[in-house]
Amino acid sequence: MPTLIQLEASINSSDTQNLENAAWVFKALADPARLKILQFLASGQAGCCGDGVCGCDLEEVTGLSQPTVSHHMKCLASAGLVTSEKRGKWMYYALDGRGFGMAKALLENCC
Amino acid sequence: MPTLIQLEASINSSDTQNLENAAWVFKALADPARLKILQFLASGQAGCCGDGVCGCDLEEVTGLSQPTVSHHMKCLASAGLVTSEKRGKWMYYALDGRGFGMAKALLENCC
DNA sequence: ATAACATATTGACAAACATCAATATGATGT
DNA sequence: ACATCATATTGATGTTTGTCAATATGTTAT
Repeated sequence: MPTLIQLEASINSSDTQNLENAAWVFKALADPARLKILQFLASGQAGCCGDGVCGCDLEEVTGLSQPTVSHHMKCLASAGLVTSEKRGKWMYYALDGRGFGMAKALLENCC
Repeated sequence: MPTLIQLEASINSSDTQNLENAAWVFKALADPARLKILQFLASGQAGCCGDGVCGCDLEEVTGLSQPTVSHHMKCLASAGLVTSEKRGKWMYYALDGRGFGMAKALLENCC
């Protein structure tokens, strides 16, 4: 699993290591449940825990178990697609432009 | 495996089936060997078989076996990321804007 | 027809992945 | 301290995936 810093250095390079890093971001995007989560975060709908979207919101959105949601969020965060911040009991999630920027940049280079 | 027509109808929808279709495109992008192939196609470098890039070029570019390259190209074609055309013995590959357009559109909606 | 070559398909296998149940960790309020 | 609640981790399981060897298909040239 690459670090976010490694990911950010990986645009515009066809170095093997960097292609693995870029693939990591697309892998995070390559699951319907995770896409649903991202679209929900993008929708701006309010969650159940006040200001922001927390884990239990995403259990409801996806219909998946709590451990599975937790795993998906780790995956998205490791790809720079979401940020996570703990406030009290809750973990709040939001979109992270870094991962999206990387994915878009690679697509732009190709086509 | 969705058809290309189903894929094209899948932008801007959070319908479960459509998210699976969108995930299909990202899944095709989520492999270093396939990204290397796409970058080579985007580079415009000439292949060994005259005008265009054929399968054996991609064996050389990736260092993978012929069956593995064939499998990867089926994957990319099924996601609308490459076109394939048989001319004589050779199969010529080129970038297909449809898959890239779908991927970009979904990313734009999110971020 | 036959040989040579490019690509496709099949079968097999190890690695990675999505998922959940069970349990652990950590925070809040009584 | 204790109970409660949100999240994280562990362990297990079935599925998917990337890869190659072996073989099949199809095209070109002799």
